[in-house]
Order: sequence, then structure tokens, then C-alpha cells
Amino acid sequence: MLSKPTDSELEILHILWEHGASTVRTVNDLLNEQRRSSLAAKPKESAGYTTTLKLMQIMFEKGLVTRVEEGRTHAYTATVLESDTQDLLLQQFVDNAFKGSTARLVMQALGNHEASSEELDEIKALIAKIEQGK
Amino acid sequence: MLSKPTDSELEILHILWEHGASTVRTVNDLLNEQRRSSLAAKPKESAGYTTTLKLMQIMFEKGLVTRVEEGRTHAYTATVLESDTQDLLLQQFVDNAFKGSTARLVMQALGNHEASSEELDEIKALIAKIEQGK
DNA sequence: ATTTTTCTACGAAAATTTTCGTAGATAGTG
DNA sequence: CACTATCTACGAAAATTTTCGTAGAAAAAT
Repeated sequence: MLSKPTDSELEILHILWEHGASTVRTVNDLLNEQRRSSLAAKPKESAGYTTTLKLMQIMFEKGLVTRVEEGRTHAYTATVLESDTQDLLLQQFVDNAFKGSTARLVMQALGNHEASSEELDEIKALIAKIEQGK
Repeated sequence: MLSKPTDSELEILHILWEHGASTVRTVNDLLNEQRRSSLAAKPKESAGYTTTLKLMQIMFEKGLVTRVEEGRTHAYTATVLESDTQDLLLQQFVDNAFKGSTARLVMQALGNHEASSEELDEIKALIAKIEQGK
């Protein structure tokens, strides 16, 4: 049963998805590097090593990641697919914030954030495909 | 400074946006009615009256709502616009779940949830408008 | 071989969000 | 005029998420 990762867990998953099997040290370093160069409104501060370790241990217990002993360290790997997780989060987000209306979400997303013309072309192509499939 | 409402706060905001100025009692009733008929995976249980009251008091302190005395009760109104709040949430969600790529969000949203052809038409029109504006 | 660094495990503090019990005031009812 | 129902205010428990300190083992460095 896939359960919703917390925000912190999601940050770690992103790193595992992008970099593949990684140690806690690596994840912690990448995490803090990311945070330092974040443009976010309310960027989190650096995470201590044991903070990241503990989170990853919890994620292991929940089954979000597996791990393999490599010498004295552990190499962690995400067990959930990025696309599956995004779909789960998206579904919940659409329900929470847009009361289930995917179309409204899309409209708002396109309206307020710029997308490149390449991206718009991709989206148009997808729409055409959907319409054809009907 | 607009800050992100919590999940519970958002539930209440939805009711206020839809019904306009409402008492705690009304909000609480609508809330529980909604929850009972929810198809969500993990539907929350009924909220006690004082739970909703406390939440709305906190929202008042945060400035998410205003209130007006009406006899002995208070009528609450949202001070934040639905569209502004959705934009804020969307921005954070795109950052968290899609690492900032609006296009990927839109693609995934359209790919996994069906939209009516009317909605697709609307989206196409919006894209055309954006492309023209460039 | 001793010291320093680096790892895991674990427990628990801190911070945030959600829930509700209790008290006191006010309105409506018999 | 009691009596019951309903409202606000407030504090604090409960639940969840995030953070980190400490201890002990293993490797690396001096």
C-alpha cells in the first residue's frame, strides 16, 4: 500500500531517483547543496547528518526505500517509482486544492507559470492524442 | 504575507469560498457532511464542533479569515482569494513534487486523469492565447 | 597502537498540526 | 423563573513530522 511521503521524505526520494543508490552521506550532502542554492520562498536550513540518517531509516521501515550493506555503510535505493509517486501526490493535491478538477489545475498552472513553446507544443500533441483516442 | 494553509484550514476555506460568510456551526456541519460522502482513500472522521471552532479562531489570528459579530455568533469570511491560494499551493506543489517543471505537472495531470472534451477545448484555447501573447 | 573520523542505531526533544474538554456567557423553552 | 441548548474562549492533550544528541562499532590516519 503506497502511502504519501512527507515533504522531507520527498526531498530524499528526488535525490535517490536522480542519483540512484546512494549512501546517507551522499544524500545529506546533495540535500544541503540543493537547499543552499534554493530559490524557494522559505528555504529549509541545512540538515544535520543524523537527521537525514533517521529519516532514511524511517523510510526504510515504511518500505519507501531498500538498502544494501556495502562495507560498513548502507546504500539506499527508492522502491517507489517517481511517476507513481507523482501520480499519487497529484491526485491528492487535485482533491485538496482544486476539489478534484484536473482541468482547473491545468488551467491555473498554464496561466500563471510560463512554459516554453516547446513545452506547449508537447502539451498540444498530448491533447491531440487524447482526443484521437476517444 | 500569504502563508500556506494547512490541509484542515484548506478544507474550511473551500467551504467559505463556496458558501460565503458562515458561522462555525454551518462550516462544521458542511465539513462533516462532505467528509461522510467523501470517496477519498483515507477520509477523515467527523470533526467535533470545538475542533472546527478552534481552527477557525487560529485562522482568524493568522488573518486567513475575518469575522463579524452577528448576535452572539460570529460570521466568518475568507480574506484570501481562492485563486491566489491555489496559485500559492500550486507553486509549492510543483516545486516539491515536480521539481519546478510546470509542463511535467500538466502532462502527468492530463495523462492520468480524463478531462472532458470541453475542458480540453478550454485548455487548447488557453494555449493558443498564450502563444499569441508572446 | 592510540587517536580521530565516520558510520549505524536509538531515544527523545522540538516543532507543527489536529483534536477536544471545560468553563462561562447568552439565548431560547417550558 | 429555572433549564436546556448553543455559542465563544482558552488551555492543553494527542498525533504527526522533523531534528538532533549520544553511544558504540569499525575504519582511517597519525
